Amino acid sequence: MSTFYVTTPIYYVNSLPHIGHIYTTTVGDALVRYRRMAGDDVRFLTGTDEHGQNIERAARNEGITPIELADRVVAQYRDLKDRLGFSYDDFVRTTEERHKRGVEEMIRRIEEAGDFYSATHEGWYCSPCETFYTEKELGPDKTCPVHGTAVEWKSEENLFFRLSRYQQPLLDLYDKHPEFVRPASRLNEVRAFVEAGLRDLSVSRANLDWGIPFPGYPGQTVYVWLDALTNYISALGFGREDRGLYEKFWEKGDVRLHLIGKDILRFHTIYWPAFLMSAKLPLPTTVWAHGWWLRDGRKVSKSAGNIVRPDELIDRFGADSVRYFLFREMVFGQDAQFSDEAFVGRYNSDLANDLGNTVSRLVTLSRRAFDGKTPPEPCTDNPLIEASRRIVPEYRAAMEDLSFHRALEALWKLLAEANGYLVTREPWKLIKTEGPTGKLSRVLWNGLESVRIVATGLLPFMPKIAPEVLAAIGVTEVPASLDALEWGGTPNGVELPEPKPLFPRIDKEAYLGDAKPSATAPAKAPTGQEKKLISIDQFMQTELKVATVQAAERVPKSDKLLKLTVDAGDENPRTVVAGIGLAYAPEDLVGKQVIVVANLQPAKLMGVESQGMVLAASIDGKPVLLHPGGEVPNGTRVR
RNA sequence: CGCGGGGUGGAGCAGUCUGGUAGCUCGUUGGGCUCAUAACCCAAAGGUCGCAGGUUCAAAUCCUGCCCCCGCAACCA
Repeated sequence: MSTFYVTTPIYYVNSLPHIGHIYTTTVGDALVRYRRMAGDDVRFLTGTDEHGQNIERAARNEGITPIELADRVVAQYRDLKDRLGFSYDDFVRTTEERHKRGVEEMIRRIEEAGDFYSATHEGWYCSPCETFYTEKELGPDKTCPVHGTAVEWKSEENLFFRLSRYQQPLLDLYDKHPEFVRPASRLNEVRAFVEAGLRDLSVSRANLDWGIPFPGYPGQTVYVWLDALTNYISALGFGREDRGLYEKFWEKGDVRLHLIGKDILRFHTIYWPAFLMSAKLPLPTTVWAHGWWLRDGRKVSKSAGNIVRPDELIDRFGADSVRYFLFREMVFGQDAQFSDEAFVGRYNSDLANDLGNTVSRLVTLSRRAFDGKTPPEPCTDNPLIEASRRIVPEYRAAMEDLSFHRALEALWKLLAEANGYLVTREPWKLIKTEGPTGKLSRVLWNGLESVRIVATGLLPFMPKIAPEVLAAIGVTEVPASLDALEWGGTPNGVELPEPKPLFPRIDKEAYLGDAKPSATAPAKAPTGQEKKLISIDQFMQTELKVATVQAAERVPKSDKLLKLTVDAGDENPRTVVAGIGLAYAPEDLVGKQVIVVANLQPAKLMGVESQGMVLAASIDGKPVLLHPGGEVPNGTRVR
C-alpha cells in the first residue's frame, strides 16, 4: 500500500472563497477519493493563510482583531466542506501553535545551513503599503504610487535567504525529475525563470506585528512565503514531538503532491524546494498547476468585479452538478471559461439526458417487467461487457494522469453504449411480446450494470449523487474499492425504488432569461462587513466640478489613456488623464462637458501628469462618461 | 525584443510531448423509436488544423519566420 499525500494551497483570508479556491479543493477531493478507492493510504490537507499586513489593516479598518477577521473567513471555508462534500483530513491555519512550531524548526534548520544573512534594505518607503518603491515607481514629488502620499527614505534591516545558492541544485532537480512540475509546459516556464538567475530572497519584515516572530532576531517577523509554504509539513507534525504523520506521509511518503493554481507556480517550484533543500528535508514529488477559470474571456478577479461564487448554482442544482461541471468543462491544467450557458448545457445534456434519463428508463422498464424488482438473471456475454472492459481501463488511466475530463468522457461513452444497446434490443417490445423472460432480464440487467459501473466511476466526482444513482438501481452499499468497476455487481431480484428524476431538466430559456445566478453580481465587500457610511462632511471633501473638454489626445504608446485638457473654471486649463481610450475617441470628447474631481492629488501616468479625474460609470471595466443634464458654467460645484 | 496562454467544421474544445486515415460535446438537417426527464438511437452536411517556408516517404503534430487574439504587468487618478 502506498501513501498518497495531497495538499491544496492555503487560502488567504483576505477574501471570501470563490470558484478558484473551490476548484483546487474540489480537484484534490476527487483525486483523494479515487486514491482511497485504489487502496492507497491517503491524507488530504487544506487550510488558510492568515498573517500579513493586509489582514492586519483590513481588521483595523473594521475595528476588530486580525484573528477575529480570520475566524470569520475560516468559518466560510469550513462551511464549504459540507456544502461541496470535501473530504480533507485536516485544515491547517497559519495562526495555530502547531504551525508556528513547524516554521520555527524550518528556520532553525535553514539557519544551521548558513543560508540566512541580514542586510540593510534601503529605499523609498510607504508605511501604509509597508513596501519599498524604486525611484521609477514613485509618483510626482516622491509620493507613493498607491496612496499618493509622501514616501520616506528608509533603511530596514531584513533577513535574506540565499536563494542564489540553489540555482544549480534546482536546475538539476528539474532535469532529474521532470515530473516535479506538471503539466510539462510549466516546467519549461520555471526552468527559464531559474536559468535567468535567482536573487536572494527577503524573508522577514521589521514592522509587521501580525505574523510569526523570527526566532533569534527580535523585531523581525517571518515574511509570508516562508511562513505559508511550511504549512504543508507543519500540519503533519514537523517540528513537534508528535511527528508520526510527518514521518509517514512526508519523510517516508510515496507521493507528496501539491495542487496549485498557475499563479503561485514560482513559489512552489522554486522557493519551496529551495527552502527544503536548505533544511535538508525531502521535496514534494510533484507540484501540479492547474489553469484559471475565465469569465467572458477575462480572468476572474475581485478588481474586475466578475467573481464567480457558485452559491446559487449549488443551491439550485446541487453541489455535485457544480463539481461535475468543473471537471468536465476544464481540461486539467489549462484555462477554461465559466458561463451559465455552458453550465446549463452540460447539466441538461450530460446529467439530465444521458445519466438521469438512462437510469430512469431502465428502472421503469425493470420495475414494470419484474414486479418492482431488478431483473432476476445476470448476463456474462454481451456487447456491453466488451465495452466496459475497454472503457474502464481508459477511465483508470485518465484518473492516474489527473485527466479528469477524459475520465468522465470515458464513462459517458459507456452510457452511450448502453443507450445504443437498448435501442437494438428493444426491451419495451419484449415486455409486450414475450413477457418477463430470461432474455428480457439479461437485456435490462446489462443496461443497469453499465449504469452501475458508470456510477461507481463517478463516486470520486459526485460523492453525494453517485450513491443515489446506485441506490436507484438497487445497489444500496456504496463501493469502497475500484474492484467495483468489474462487470457483474448489480444484484438480481432486489426491490427497486420508484424512480424520481435525479437531475430535473433545466428550462434553459426561462433560467437564463430571468434570474441569472449571482455569478455576475458584484462581489460583496471582501470581508462581509456592513457597508461603512461616511458623513456629509467627508463627502464634501471631494470637490466635484463641471468642466469642458477643450482638447483630447491619446497618450503615446498607451491603449486606454487619453490626455484631456479641460476648463474647470480655474485660471488655467488643467490636464486630466483618463483611462477611457478603449471606449471613447479623442475627437468625440472635445466640447463635451464632464464632471471632474478637482482636488485630487496629482499623479503621473505614462509620464503625463494628471491633475484630476473624470467621472464615469463603469460596467465590467468599460467606462461611460457622466455629463451634466444641461448647459452649466465651467467650475460649477457638483454635490 | 516585458512575462505568459491561445489560433483545429456554426459554437466550445480534445488531439501536438511520443509525426502515419482530423476527433468529442453542443448546434443544424433527414430518418428511426416511443421504455424514459420533449429524453434515446442511426445517418448526413460542415474543416486549406492562423499564414509562409523547411525537415520527412509522410506534418495539426518537429524546425524557422511572420500575422492575429487573450490574460498579467506597464496605464484604471
